[in-house]
Amino acid sequence: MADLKPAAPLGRLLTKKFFARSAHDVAPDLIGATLLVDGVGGVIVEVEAYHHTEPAAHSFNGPTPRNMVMFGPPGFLYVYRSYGIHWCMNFVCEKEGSASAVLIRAIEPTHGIPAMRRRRGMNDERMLSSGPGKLCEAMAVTNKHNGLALDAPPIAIHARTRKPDIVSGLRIGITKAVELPWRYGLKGSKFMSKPFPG
DNA sequence: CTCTTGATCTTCT
DNA sequence: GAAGATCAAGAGC
Repeated sequence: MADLKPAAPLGRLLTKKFFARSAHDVAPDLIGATLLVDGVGGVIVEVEAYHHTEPAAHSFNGPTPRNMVMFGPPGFLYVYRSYGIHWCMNFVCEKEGSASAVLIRAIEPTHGIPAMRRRRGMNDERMLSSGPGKLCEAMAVTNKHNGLALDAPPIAIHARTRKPDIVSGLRIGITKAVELPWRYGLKGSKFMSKPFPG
């Protein structure tokens, strides 16, 4: 069980400008990018887009203490508590007030795998960060990170160096607006929370 | 493999 | 009081 593996080539650091457009454009462009928190993380392989005009979004009913960051400017991190026990992370997109974001659902571990194993209490690489709650635990992301800039320490997001094959489909685990195909994944990745149909 | 359930925070009704 | 952008463990097939 080697902890070393070839890391993906890292492109330039993404800045807030990258997120200042529709979440439906940002989401597929994030597939293949490398997300690091305090140097620990990996390649983004699964995301979902949310927008305040559709009822599955946390921002649908207007600002609350929890979702306030979503209503702010793009390029910041929105972290929320899920089912009382997990943390989930989003990248705020578009523009101030549009309350749109991209939920990070899964990454392929490439950096700091021993730390992720320790935090998760598991050895199987496929189980370290193949889900929104799992990846936050693996990267030690909590409400303390809510509102942090995406282009400043401890967060670093490196652009992909090549455009990968991307698949899209229905979002997972929601009960409203289930028909919207706003989930994006890296084709063939074994590190997603669930495979895409087909 | 699938199905069920408990954990227990934030928001809405 | 109930539901939800979840996860892991256990039962059953």
